[in-house]
Amino acid sequence: MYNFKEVEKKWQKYWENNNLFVTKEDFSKKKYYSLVEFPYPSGNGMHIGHIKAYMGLEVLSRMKRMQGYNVLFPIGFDAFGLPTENYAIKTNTHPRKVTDDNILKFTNQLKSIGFSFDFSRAIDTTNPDYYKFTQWIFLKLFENGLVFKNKTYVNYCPNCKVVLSNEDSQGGKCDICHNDVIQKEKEVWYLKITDYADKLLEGLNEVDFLPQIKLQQENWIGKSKGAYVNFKLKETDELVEVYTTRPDTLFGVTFMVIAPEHPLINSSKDIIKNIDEINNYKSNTLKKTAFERVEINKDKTGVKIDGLTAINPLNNKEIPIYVADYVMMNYGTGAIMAVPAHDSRDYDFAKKYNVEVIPVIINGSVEKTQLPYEEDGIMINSDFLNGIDNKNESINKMIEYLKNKGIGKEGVQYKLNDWAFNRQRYWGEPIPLIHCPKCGTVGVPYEELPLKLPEINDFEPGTDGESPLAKIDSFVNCKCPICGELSKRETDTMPQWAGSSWYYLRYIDPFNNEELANKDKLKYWLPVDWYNGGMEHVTRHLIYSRFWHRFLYDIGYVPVKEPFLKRTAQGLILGPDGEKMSKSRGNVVDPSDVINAYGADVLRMYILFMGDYSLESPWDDSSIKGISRFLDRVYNLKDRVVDRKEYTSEFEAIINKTIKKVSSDIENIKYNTAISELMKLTNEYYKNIYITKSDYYVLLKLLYPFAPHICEELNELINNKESLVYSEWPSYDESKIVEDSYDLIVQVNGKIRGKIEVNINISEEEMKQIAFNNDNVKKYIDGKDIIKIIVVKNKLLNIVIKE
RNA sequence: GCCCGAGUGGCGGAAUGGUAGACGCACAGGACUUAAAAUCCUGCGGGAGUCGAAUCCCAUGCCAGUUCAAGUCUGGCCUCGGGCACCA
Repeated sequence: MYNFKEVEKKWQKYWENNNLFVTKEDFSKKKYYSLVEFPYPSGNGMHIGHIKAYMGLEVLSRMKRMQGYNVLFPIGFDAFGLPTENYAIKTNTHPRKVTDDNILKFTNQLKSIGFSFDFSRAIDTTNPDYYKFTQWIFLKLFENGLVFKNKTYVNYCPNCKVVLSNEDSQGGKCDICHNDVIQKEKEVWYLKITDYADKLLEGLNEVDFLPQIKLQQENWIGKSKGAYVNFKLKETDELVEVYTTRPDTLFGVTFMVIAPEHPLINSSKDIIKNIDEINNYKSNTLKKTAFERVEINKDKTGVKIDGLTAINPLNNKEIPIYVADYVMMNYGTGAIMAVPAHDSRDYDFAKKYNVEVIPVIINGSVEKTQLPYEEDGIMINSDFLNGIDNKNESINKMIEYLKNKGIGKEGVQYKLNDWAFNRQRYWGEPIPLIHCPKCGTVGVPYEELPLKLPEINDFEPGTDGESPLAKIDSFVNCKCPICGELSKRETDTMPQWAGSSWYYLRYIDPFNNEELANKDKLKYWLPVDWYNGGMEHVTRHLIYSRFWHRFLYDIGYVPVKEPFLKRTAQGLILGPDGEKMSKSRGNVVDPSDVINAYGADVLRMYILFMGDYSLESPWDDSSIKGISRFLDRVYNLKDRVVDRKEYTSEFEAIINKTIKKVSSDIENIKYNTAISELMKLTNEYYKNIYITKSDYYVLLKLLYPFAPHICEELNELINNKESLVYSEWPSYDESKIVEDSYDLIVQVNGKIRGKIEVNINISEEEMKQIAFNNDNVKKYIDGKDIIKIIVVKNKLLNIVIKE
């Protein structure tokens, strides 16, 4: 029994007073950069999930320091954002104060768990010294043509009164308040992330991300190959371009569909006879939430355009044009060629509106197959493609044909959309742009950065989605930096994801006032060796930060293409009821309760012991006792220590084995089995009345990354002068791991019929002899024909008999 | 609908194609104790067998298959969790 409260406080103070986790610039040493996703400092304090997210690399970092690496393991705060602002409005407190309070709370909590972060480098994205460079990067993007403004239909949350990016409105719900998102026509700043779609895709080949992370990014970018095809109109000279991934089905096109927002409607409004009906349909569509519109099970709706007819460029057949909301303006060209025989959506629509269906691919016989069928088969009804049974061949042939005739070309499309980059709120980085009546939109001069948020008292957004900054005349009115004309500042702020898109660069040189980070330092520390975070950020933060990084690489400010060499994700900790933790369910576990009852070491270890780090698993209050008991057992072992330098001989094998297994388990995200190995070693030690100091010391070192407080304490108790922080990680001797005997498994036809302890050195012949002499084995093989004998060295022998 | 991940004792979970259930929890028995807690030791998938054992059968969501050997590989289902979602 030991007083964990005192002991933990004592060592936390010791580490801090001696600056043991402050990373030093020593470029001669090999570096290791471990990064965890910095938290949003919410008023609720730390969630148990944060601790799991950080513990993985906490253990790794502590081990790496002992292995002689110069380790950078920083932490910071992603502090701009709506929850803070909403709380500030509600309680009439300045968001600066709310943020500072929350950061302090988080910092204390992190320290109470014993994390070995370098707090001296802590970043706060809302600090002007920091967002100076967030704005700097924005200006670089602007200079390089990657920032543009567009009046378009955007995701808009009426509750939060802000425009949302696609990433922030997944599932048609606002990511902040979870209310329905609507489509609103608005002027919006975009970052041209789509220019980087291919680079982001190719970059994935250079990095070691968990497969599901790579996959989710690939799917989010959503590259598809196909063709653009121009359709003439019968009534006007206008061309309508469609995008298709299956140009080979062009002979099966029986109608065309355009999105309600398609410009053709307006440009041909004088010829369209039922223009009122169509405009009516359009406005009904825009009223719908994104979610209503894409609800898959609902009936397809649409209106036939009376007065416009498209012509299939392959056979000059006239086909009707419909407006329907199942076609989206923001993908492809906003117009499709409909092939109802081979696309289920087109098929549903054709059935409802009685449009002709022409099959062009058959698989087996037409009669037997139910329309629509999308599988591969043989081309029919398709002129020069007839008889081809290979999808790629028919597609290539068609594209060739389209190119030759000048009616189409091959092309690619991405699901990725440009990043809607402005928010109409106070608590964010001001966008450093100025609108000059003469010069247009110009950047704030670099020397004027940071463009600071004005001090105001009224944080409420305007009624029609207008930023609170728009109300501050002293902020808005300025002179054009080029011509001196009276101008107005942009009043929108950046989205929350801006600050987090480059924070890992700032950790490398957090106090540099001249540049985002010194080039030599960047060269030494980059790339991040291992980055751990949540799966929920894979399609947002991880995409955004890779984009910014790749841009900075392209303009020569960072030395490597990809910022993160390796990326992993922890699984969720579920509530004791096996459900996701949530306040409404009342199944939330408060980390400070656990620390008070059992101590930080127990909390740290239990979180890692629960199960596979990458998978979710439920919290179980009674299982914590196992860890608590284990640490008590380790503590009580101190009374059995005798002052001898070498390992106890009967422990040599298991000690070497444990060193090997724990080291590799930590590298392979297998913390749960690493801990079980340490338990096994401890159980083994209990079989002796005495253990040597070396036996004990090696256990303390291996356990230290998981439970550093108790290990430091015990290390001191056995009279070691040096703290464990930079002590040498134990090495193992492979030859000592091999034991001199093992249980030979004897199988007959794959079933175990004998276990015989044998010497490690026996030959194959001896193995066989021993197996055949075993009484139980004899029962099964006597009088039987032996077909063959499989021998696995040092393990088993399988006798295959004819039954 | 598509794409991932998971399904193993009472529970959390272990198992480079080679002894299924490591380690921990819970439970049971024993030691210590006036007693309890704590601690230490032992047992612990189901069934048959037996004084005890040896030993045997069944068992990793279901059904097939590959293999000398399958929790692990292949194909087809079922259930749960997650992601995307009318992406042309």
